[in-house]
Amino acid sequence: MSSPRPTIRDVARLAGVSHQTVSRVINRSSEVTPETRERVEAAILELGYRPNAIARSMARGETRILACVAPNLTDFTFASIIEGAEQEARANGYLLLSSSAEDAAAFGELVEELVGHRRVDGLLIINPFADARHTLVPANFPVVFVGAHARDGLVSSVSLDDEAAARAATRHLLERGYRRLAHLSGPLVEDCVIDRRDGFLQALRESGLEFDQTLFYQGDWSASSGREALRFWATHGRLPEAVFAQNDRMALGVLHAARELGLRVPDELGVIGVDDMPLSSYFDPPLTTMRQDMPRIGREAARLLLERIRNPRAPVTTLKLPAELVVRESTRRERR
Amino acid sequence: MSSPRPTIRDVARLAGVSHQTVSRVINRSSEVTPETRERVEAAILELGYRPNAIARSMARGETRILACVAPNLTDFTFASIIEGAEQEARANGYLLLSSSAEDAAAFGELVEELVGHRRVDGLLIINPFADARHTLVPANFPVVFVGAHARDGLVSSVSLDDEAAARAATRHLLERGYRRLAHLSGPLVEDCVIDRRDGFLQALRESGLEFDQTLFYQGDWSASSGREALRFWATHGRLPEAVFAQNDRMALGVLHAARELGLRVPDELGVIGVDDMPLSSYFDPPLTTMRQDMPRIGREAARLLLERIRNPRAPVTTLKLPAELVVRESTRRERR
DNA sequence: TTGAAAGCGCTAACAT
DNA sequence: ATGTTAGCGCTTTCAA
Repeated sequence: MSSPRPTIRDVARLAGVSHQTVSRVINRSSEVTPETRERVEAAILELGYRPNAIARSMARGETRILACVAPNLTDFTFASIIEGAEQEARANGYLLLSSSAEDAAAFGELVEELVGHRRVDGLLIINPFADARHTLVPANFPVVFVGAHARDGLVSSVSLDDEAAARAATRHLLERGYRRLAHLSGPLVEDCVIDRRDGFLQALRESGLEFDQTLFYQGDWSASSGREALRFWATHGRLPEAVFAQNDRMALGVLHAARELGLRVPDELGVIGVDDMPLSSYFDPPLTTMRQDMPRIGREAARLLLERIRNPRAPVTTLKLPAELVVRESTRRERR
Repeated sequence: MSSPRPTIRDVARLAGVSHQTVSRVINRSSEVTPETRERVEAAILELGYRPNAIARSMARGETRILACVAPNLTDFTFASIIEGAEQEARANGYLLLSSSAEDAAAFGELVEELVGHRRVDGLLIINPFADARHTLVPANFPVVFVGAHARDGLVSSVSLDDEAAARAATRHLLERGYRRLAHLSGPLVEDCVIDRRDGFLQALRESGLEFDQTLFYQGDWSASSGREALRFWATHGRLPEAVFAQNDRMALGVLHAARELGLRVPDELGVIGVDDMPLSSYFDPPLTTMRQDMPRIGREAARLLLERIRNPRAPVTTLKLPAELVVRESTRRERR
């Protein structure tokens, strides 16, 4: 026989005040004398009262919940971003609801549920351009893109500075004396893929080198596509001296294929990736890579979203965070 | 100047019915004539009406949101469980709010927010015994444990059948002719660690073999602790013929150390892990392991939780799901 | 089958 | 500084 949860009115009755005064106390409104405050707090303690978040949402017209939608929750890059975003949200009194939507259809349903039904106050969208999903969000609803930038400049966004990261990676390969460079890209429909390719090409141009188009391979971010890339080049007699892979998973596939082909890394083949995924230092050989600070990307995105929620006329911000070169064993030490 | 969201009453006015009838329509209550239903649905469409989830929660006293708390969101095992749970929740009209709480203190705060403030209808707790966190949830609140079983039998739970998995892994090593087996465990405070150790010992016993206690090493699930384990055994002149690692990350550390020590896997050292983490087939050599179906664990857990929410007197269920042996190269040596 | 009334637990606006 | 009144948008209960 547990008694029903006490409400603000039960507290008020016990403390001998109006329920409004109780509301003032739990909302830290200052217009309350220390004595009444004490009486109310005593009553709250005695009854074990806790504010009901639903009722608050109802009265305030806001949920204090943010949502983050990613293509999936298991990819560690997405998971790390989400963890960073959650941390920032919680630090600001918000909860974060993270969901996965593989395609635009699933995304549409989710947005209908989250936004259409007013379950959340704002939305973080990881990889908004993977399909046309970004068009499915009602205009005027607080949104921040993660991992790609709004083309119309109307939505704030946070991502890696992809172009700079790719340029730095490519320069590193060149500095280590590799010349015939291959480019292993992600699906060309994603913005970051284009930016990374541009950064790569720019670095080559700056060094006065030509890019051999036969050394471009479009993968799908998976390790197996990385493996296929190197095997493809090997089969067609066009082995590169080094590979810039747009992510670590594909780079790992390249390392794997190199082992199978008997190519010694880093002497006969240099490999650099992007991300610094967990365990990349445990690959054979440990992988040189451009580290992304994913939790920070998540934090900044949540910060921008909260800013927007609090002030709908807050300026649109496009944030590009830097990557950091982490040199391990997959690129050689000796300069030629 | 966007007009305010239409409510149930706006729809009612337009359709010329009471707001209650509208409520009946959107709740698919059958007590409504086809004609009125049509009129109401037309009005809903015309106004672009969408039910407000908060108001519903308020009136119904339930949120249709589940929460899942894990030590972190980035570990792929947790993330996979969460993804499975989310899928099951959504299929049943619920949303899943996933959060991380590293220690009991953070967990306590989170539970206060989620449960104390009635933000969710039920709670999934991954690794409830990592610390004393499971004691922080109010009695009578719908909860399901994931990854460990309630000791008092009062809470439903879903996990891998750890003992059987460890036994199968150990038997596999024995069948491949390895004899001096080492056991690389996780932190001994976790239940699954004890169960896996027991399964390992039992398999040895069944084969009439003694376990050399010096070949037991307590790791912390990390690859580096796996590396340390093998180096420790090497330094003390007690190298095993094969290692049963309680997870793949530690097994990867063992593979790494073996490479450093010049030990050939699988000929001079067999290695088996648990999990079948992504890319474990890309390790060098590809890792033999006991595969867990994590998404299924998440789905079953969510299913049990929903059952409990719908019927508070539903029976307590303890579910142990089987692991599947995946043989790769790290144990593929000829039978002696 | 439909409608009217009450209320979920809180906050906001206004009055005292 | 505190209390009173009126909702927030919906569901539930009861009456017609």
